[in-house]
Amino acid sequence: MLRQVGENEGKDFSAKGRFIQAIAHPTRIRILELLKDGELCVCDIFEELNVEQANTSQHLAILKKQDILQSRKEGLRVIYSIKYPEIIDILKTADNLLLQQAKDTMSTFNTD
Amino acid sequence: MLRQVGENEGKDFSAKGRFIQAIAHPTRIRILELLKDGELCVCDIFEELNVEQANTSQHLAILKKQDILQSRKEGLRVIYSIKYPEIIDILKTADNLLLQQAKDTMSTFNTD
DNA sequence: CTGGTATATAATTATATTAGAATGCTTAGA
DNA sequence: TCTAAGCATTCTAATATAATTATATACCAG
Repeated sequence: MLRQVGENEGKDFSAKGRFIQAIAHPTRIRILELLKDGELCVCDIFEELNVEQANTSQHLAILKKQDILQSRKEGLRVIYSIKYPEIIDILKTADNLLLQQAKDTMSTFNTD
Repeated sequence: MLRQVGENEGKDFSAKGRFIQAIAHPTRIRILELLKDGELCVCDIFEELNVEQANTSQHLAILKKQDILQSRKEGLRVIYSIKYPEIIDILKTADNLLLQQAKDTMSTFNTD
């Protein structure tokens, strides 16, 4: 309690905070990686991920709320796709960084 | 309970999941943005951020554990710096994406 | 060794996020 | 209209993460 909110501090969660938070979950990352190759319906996504349909919907909703995904209906199905492809760049950069980290760890025999 | 861990599913949190999780907090994002201009000691960081020293240390520890930051001692001080500058690219890409989102929202008068 | 400063860690409590179950909504077709 | 399919939403219990407070460690000066 008694949280001091200085004038230099953005309320609580910055837009960027919320945005990154939105992708900071393994299931959601996997969803994004599935969708990077094109659009998919919920039925395909949750079967591919092997998680409950309801849970998949929840994660999709989080991503959509952050305007990362878009959706359209096609009969009974709801088809999701990536709205801003830059999100894939972020994941790709993360991959590269992790790869580099792994290499560095190898080469220095740093067993932490 | 009874969580099925299929063979196609990485245990729990993937490396990427843990990595993104590590930066998915407003305070940690602000730390990274402070450090993008150069190294700083803990004392400078927590005063700049206006959060408790202990809390700052905790966030720094999370970032260091993910090998995103590095530190060295200089007398009593501990100086932190960014180890993999690509992390800044990620934040920059996020910024661009958010900016684009904002523009799109403007131009469509989408008041959600 | 003593005291003081900078940082880290631990313990506690508060808060947020998650998965799953149950249910609701919408659409298509009989 | 009735039923089933596909998806979304709500609620709840479990779990995870966060901030606070208190304490510990490391280092330096005297």
